[in-house]
Amino acid sequence: MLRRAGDLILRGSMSDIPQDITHDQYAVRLKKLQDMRAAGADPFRANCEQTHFSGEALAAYVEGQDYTVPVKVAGRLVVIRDMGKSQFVKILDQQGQIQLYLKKDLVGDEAYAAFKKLDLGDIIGAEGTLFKTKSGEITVKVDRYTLVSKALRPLPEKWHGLTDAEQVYRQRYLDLIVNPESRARLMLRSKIVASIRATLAGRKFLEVETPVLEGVAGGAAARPFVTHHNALGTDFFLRIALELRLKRLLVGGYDRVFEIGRIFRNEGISRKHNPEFTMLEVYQAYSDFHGMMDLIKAIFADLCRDVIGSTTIKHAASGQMIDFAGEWKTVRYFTLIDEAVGFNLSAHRGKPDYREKAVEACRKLGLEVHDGWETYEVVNEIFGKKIEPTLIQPTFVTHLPKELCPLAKLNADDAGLIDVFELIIGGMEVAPAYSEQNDPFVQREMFEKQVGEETQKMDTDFLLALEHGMPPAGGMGVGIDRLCILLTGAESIRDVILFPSLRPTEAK
RNA sequence: GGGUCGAUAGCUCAAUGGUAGAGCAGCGUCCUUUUAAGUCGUUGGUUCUGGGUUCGAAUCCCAGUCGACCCA
Repeated sequence: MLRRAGDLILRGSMSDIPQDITHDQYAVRLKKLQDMRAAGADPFRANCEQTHFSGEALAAYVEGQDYTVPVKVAGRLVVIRDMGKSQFVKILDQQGQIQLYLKKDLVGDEAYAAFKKLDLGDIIGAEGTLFKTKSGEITVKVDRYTLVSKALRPLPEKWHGLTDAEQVYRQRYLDLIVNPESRARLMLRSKIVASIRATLAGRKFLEVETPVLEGVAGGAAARPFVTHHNALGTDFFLRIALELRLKRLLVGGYDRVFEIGRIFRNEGISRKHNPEFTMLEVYQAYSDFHGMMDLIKAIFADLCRDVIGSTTIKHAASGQMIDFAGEWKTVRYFTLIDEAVGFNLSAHRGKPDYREKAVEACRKLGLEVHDGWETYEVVNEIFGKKIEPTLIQPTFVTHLPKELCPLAKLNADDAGLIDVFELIIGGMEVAPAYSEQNDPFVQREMFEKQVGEETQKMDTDFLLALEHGMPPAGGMGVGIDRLCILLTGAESIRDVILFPSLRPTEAK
């Protein structure tokens, strides 16, 4: 009797057995596979006919009409209940699970004996007719089945699933097989993205793709990743935002464009940060930030109708219900600041004592102030720590200080403010939007200040584009990952990213 | 980058200095409508890695690897 994978290696029957196999279950499955091959059967077939996904088959059942509806289903064996001369098994496909029923006298002795040799994790195709069991479960009575792909490794435990966080992320395929809540959560992400695309397409936005490899990584304040192009002999930066490319398209006459794209920021990893994440950026010519309010409301209305199936969701962190159908409050940044500090701090803006008052207010609220901070950073600390977390219902915070974004239009009545909003939901920034800056002189000035402060390179080609004339426009960015956290109630960004960034394991 | 916690059978977890265990999975048996199916029997361990303390280490100490959480 063959007991261990090691025995097989010694026999020289299989030269490429992975080195980490020390357990018997691999050896048992490998033996079955070799026996199949010896008998002339292929354990890895090229195709398999499938007429119904599991969910479609369940929906195709006609009450009271057992054994009349034929179906061909396929999927991975995830439950086997062997009762001697008959078996109940379940297979898993994209839509979920469906039960199959096999009887020895129906499939024949030979096929039945072969079925008994199948393992949990094997992928099979089966055809038969639908019926309802005693306990009322719609099931396929199998006439014929085929093994289409042999699994050499066992599945994680069926009841507790896979809980080891590292394995969940590194071997996400196992998580998807055994943890239904992970399957559902990550599929919801696909549906969210599809819904947003549909909403934008319905409003005549063009979806475009712009470069990931950039000579200058602009459009945001973040450290970029650097990579190298061999043939050109030059370094490239991975993009940190989509903005500057998409605005060039506004110049080019694409009046409504969007991109849903991966961007990369060379910063720490946390529950809220993954080094690569997905951003939606939308630009609409002849609109402004007010137009973006209408657009983001429309996006959420469609998400509620098509994906969530409700206009309210429970906010995981606070337990409050977030109501997307209610009024979306609009409030000025400095109105909130004055409320939070308890006096009219904004009246001191532009006056010599502004910094002093801001620092005093910040400390009074128990917040630390760092010496190197500009005054707007001191004030924004109050916003970030004391105001943002309290804004659970959808809230547009408007008219931020101009230093917070160099790419937005300055307010006509107050040049220290910009015509923008930050949409806050569930205490989290979900979408910033601007009336886009299209004055090349002002834009150059803002860039120069920023370059001075952060030793960034200036995107002079973008300024050249602006000098050709960019239509006035509203623009908006939506962090897709954070949106998914909000809508799925996930605790970590890693739970809404199929393959989150982890430290690479050493190559063997 | 700093702090705290964690890593034991394929998976989920026990074992607080004295013989490494259980459930599921696997293997063998019984069972033709099961629902974490049931039944009888049974295999399986580099206790993350490397040092140290000790008569004796999964357990205590040091270093490292990987991960989780908090902070920056």
